[in-house]
Amino acid sequence: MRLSRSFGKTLRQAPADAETASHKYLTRAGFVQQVAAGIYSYLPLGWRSLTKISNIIREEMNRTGAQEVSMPVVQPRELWEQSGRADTFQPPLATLTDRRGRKMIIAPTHEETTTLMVAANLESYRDLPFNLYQIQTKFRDEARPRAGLLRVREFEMKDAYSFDKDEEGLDVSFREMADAYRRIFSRVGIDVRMVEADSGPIGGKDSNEFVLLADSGEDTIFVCSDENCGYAANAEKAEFKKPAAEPEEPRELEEVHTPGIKTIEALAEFVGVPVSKTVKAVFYTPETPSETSAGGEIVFVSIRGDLEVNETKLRNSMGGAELRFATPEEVAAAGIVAGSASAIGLDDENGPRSRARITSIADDSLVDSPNLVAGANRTDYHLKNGNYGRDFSADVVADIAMARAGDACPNDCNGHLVEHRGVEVGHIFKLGTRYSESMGATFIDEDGSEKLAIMGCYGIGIGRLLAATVEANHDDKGMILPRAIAPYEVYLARLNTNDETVVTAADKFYDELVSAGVEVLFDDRDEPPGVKFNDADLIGLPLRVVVSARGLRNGEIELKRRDSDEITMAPLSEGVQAVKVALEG
RNA sequence: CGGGGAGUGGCGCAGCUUGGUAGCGCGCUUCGUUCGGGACGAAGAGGCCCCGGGUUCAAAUCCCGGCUCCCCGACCA
Repeated sequence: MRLSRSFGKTLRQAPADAETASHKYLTRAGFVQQVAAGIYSYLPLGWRSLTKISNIIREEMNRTGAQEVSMPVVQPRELWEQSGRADTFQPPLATLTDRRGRKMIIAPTHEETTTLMVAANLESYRDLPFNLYQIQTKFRDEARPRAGLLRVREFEMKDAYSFDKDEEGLDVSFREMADAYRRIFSRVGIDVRMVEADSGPIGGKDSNEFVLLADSGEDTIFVCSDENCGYAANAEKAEFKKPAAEPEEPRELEEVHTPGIKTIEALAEFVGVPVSKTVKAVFYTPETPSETSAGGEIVFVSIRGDLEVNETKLRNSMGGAELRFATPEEVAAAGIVAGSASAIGLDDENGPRSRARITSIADDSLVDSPNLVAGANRTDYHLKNGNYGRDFSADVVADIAMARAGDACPNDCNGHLVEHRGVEVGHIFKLGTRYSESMGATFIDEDGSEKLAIMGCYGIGIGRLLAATVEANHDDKGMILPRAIAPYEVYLARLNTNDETVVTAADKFYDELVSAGVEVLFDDRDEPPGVKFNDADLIGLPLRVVVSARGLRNGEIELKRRDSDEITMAPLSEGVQAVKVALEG
């Protein structure tokens, strides 16, 4: 492609709205144009990159035997009522009404339509397993799109759905997809890690995210410092070995006067114990109060003073209930003394349980920690030597603690958790039978019984992958694109446009490269050298080739890889070969 | 949804406090010069000043209402 004919222009200055590197460079290089918040057009260069990513994904999906389909973006809302997600999907479904008054939605994902398609075509266990995928537009009306293409509302996504006759089959399909994803990201040319993730209320037992490490990423992930261990998980999921408490003989419960002491730090200092010997109490309220409670329901969470609550783990320990912090009024109404509250005495005659419905949850660290300092449930008093089992208990004991950098790895290794920021570019998880049940995807098994198909689903955000790649691969001049997803492989710059021999030689060389199958962006514009070099750096194609009067005096062209400062010369007569070698670099 | 910021040629900005001809840099057009890291000269084109209402002889500027975009947080199958 001749740059003089290529649609789209580079910008010297990025729009003021762009803050992240990928947003700035993709806009300045003329890859994308913002249309509305979180909604973008792709210009030719950007679309070529996106197409390359799509094709890599397509090849690797096909290699696993997955079959490509295409499903509608606009769907009847009834379909979502059938799956039960019409009112529960977050963010809320974008809806529209057609001319007959029928309610339609704009699809944020395609479990419903896939399962519908399968329900009509699946009859026997002999039909299984299979995997259907598509590369399709999705729309999610996010509360807050941000960071250019990293978090958008409308986006291209590869979504795949596997169907198996049993859990063992699902395990195989799941592993196949994980392997395919590793190949995809490796071919794209980026370092993506698979990490354990929370599967959420509807997920099955396994869920993994594929995360590209980048400081601008929204995700926090923890990776074990021991490379042989390999443990990696996102912050919602990450487990760790909690420092064990010194074994002690349980001592007598003892009340202490603690005037004005409200925080764990102050309490620990006042009593003269480390914070890990204290109990912290935190209060939540179910977002949708259960019918039995008539409001006023409190989730009373106890956790060791040195730990923080992980709300995802907490939610899971309660079967996926939506929780929010309780307001001070709600806490007070339950008879809980904020600042001096604890699970000790919850069930006393006039204790909180007598006034409000309370679910008590304790972090498992409390069970083995003896002689803890906790609130006395009356202002300015705390209790020493509280012991789980003897002095208090909980309805649920679970790991509900937030991992932090430096915590010990949960595996049997000597590593500790190292914190990274990252961008989630892929997510795979085991769905189970939730959709096959609601949409009726069943088959007759070998023994003649009707069974539900076991599903998995697997997504890759394509535009986000491009943006994340730029986040991880750029310098202060522009993008440094991996060859596999660069819109072209070579930026051929023709300098000295006033010199007939240069023009002729460059045109001829361009034709040679194209004939040899090299993808070339030919800067044939009548612009000064500085403009061409800067645009070459900005667009970030892997190899820059210069044809100039200076080089031609020796019959040479100049080659420079975008990821290196080294400039090499090669005879023009062997230019095509030199370009191919340099690209392999 | 809470907090903060911003809307003026394609991009970046000034003008608004104190109302009176809409301005600068980049980019764009034409001609000439120049030709290895965003060149120079000359001459041009291009603006419902986010929208609606109000005040005024007169509104980019003052007042009221709304919309949009960005950032932080909440949220993110």
